[in-house]
Amino acid sequence: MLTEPEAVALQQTLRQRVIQHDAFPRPIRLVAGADVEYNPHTELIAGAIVLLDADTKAVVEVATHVMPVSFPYVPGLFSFREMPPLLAAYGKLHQQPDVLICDGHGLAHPRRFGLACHIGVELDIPTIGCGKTRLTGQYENLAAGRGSTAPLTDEATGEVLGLVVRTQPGINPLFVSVGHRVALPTAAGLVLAMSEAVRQPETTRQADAYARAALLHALQ
DNA sequence: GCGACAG
DNA sequence: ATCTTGTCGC
Repeated sequence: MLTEPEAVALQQTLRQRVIQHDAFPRPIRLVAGADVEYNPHTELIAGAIVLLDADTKAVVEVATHVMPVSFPYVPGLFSFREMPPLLAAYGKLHQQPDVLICDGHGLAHPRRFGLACHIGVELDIPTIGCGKTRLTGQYENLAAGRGSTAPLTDEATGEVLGLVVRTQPGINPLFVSVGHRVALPTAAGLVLAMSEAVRQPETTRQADAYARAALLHALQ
């Protein structure tokens, strides 16, 4: 296992590989969701990657992987905990998604290299960061309607880190940021499209359910 | 020194 | 992440 300073150093190196513009074939047909579940008693962690048809949102393929956790939860070093089971699950897929929506931030990270960036760079696939709560950055209140957005910025530099997106009227917004090879407006649009009647993208909801099921199955 | 802190 | 029912509000 990497030490925390080593993990930070690796982030500083890999962050330079992040591509912030759209660099993937169109149209998007398969959208993937990734999520992880953890059991503190067994210290097992389960990762799930789910492939959905972009238009019908039907589940096309699911891959999961359960293993012992190998890194503590440290805000800012989240990917070192969640990536191992997600990479293992990804390797079991028989088809590749056009884009992967991650349950966690991308560039909206203290060192601009959250989970979505790390997975994206590691696999060199298009990824989007989609967190439920803020990790870093500031934003103004956004309108209550579905589709309302507000920029998430670093007050000190004025840098835009992501977009706060309201996917359901009056419901807490999501924090969307670039992962790899997907531009921010594209990312926000896809997250909104995948969240027609629910707060979180259908991809994340499905991945969450399958990760939970895989973990329960492993616990027997 | 104090508060904040993805899942 | 997870422990967890009813209850407040539109």
